Amino acid sequence: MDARTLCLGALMHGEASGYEIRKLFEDGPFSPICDVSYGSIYPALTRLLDEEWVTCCVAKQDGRPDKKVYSITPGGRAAFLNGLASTPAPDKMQSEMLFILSFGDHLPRADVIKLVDRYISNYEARIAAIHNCADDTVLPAVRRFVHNFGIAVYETALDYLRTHRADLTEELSLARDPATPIKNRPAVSAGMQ
Amino acid sequence: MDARTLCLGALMHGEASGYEIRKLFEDGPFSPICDVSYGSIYPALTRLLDEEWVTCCVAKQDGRPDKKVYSITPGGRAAFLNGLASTPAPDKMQSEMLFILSFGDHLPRADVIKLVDRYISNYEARIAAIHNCADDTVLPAVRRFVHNFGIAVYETALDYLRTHRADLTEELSLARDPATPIKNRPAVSAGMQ
DNA sequence: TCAGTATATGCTGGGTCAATATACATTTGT
DNA sequence: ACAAATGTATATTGACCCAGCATATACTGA
Repeated sequence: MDARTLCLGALMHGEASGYEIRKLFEDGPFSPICDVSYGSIYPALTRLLDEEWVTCCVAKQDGRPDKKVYSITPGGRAAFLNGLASTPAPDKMQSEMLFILSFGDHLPRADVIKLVDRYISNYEARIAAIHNCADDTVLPAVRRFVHNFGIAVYETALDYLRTHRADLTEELSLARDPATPIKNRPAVSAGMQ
Repeated sequence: MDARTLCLGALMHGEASGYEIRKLFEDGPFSPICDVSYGSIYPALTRLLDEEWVTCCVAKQDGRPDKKVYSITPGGRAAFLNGLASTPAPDKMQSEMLFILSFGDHLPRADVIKLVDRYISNYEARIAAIHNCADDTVLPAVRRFVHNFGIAVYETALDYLRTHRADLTEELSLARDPATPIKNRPAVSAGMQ
């Protein structure tokens, strides 16, 4: 999903600065289903300005850098909704945790357990955040649909982890513990995580 | 997750060509949890060759381009497992479908329904594929854990969609149908989907 | 004084996607 | 039955996009 589209989507809910758009994707209603970074939001907004799909007015603030508040134009709305008509890509899920876990039989047992535990608290936090960002205002049907989809999926994940953590630790304790990794081995370079 | 790491992970299961590695992420056991494209696999393999974490031998084939079969070296294994020790990023889920759906009250009703239906068959296919790629050989505990995690999550998603499709269509039919989009509006440029 | 919040920008490395090339295998059209 | 089109297996590359980080400023609270 293109950064420009995502920005337009955010602006459909009202005017916002680049910073605020980021927050919408970080904590807001979009957070469970997509993400964009500053590095693409700001260039996207500039391009949208050129295309006249957004307007911008600078709000002077004392001390802090000027806040540039963007609003979507009627043309922008039309283009956005028109763009949504194209067939979307299927959902994609990326899980470094599971990737690592799938090599768990080559890793020290303790590490695997720790990883699962980190994984669990990770999901707990995520779910709390989703619940937390629930509007007090009544959401339109579609928004509720999306919101609850997220909750259902994330809670299943958490449930699964909690339920099967025991299985995993038990089965691992039956297997041979792989040697603790030797220190000062040639490590994978910093960029490689 | 770095392309080099992903390639090493694939090669942990045995030697493979770039093409075959891609297939592992497209259909294979990794498919529910991560992805890499050709455009990053091939450069990654070349770099891994430099670093001597993989070796390559060219398998001549009649007619077709040579197949370069890569194998992981002991150094590569060590580096890979060592790299896994770093704390992984939290899971990320990307759903263009849900993003679009969340603007459903601005879209023609028929489009929304069609979208949900496409979404459903999408998940059906995905789940079938996951089940399909189940090895007949007995998986180690960790691999089963990951495999079943994927199934649990994907099936919850599908269930949710099936169960709430009706709610959605019902509620939408009560609301005003937004005007059918006017043809030849300025469309969002090709790159924008 | 140190950390956190609010705000914007630019760079770099790495990533996706689509085009390109080759050659066999299979299906479809007439 | 033969030609044409599509599909599979394989590798490469270039254009554009994006995430992540560093950087800059200045307030607020600990």
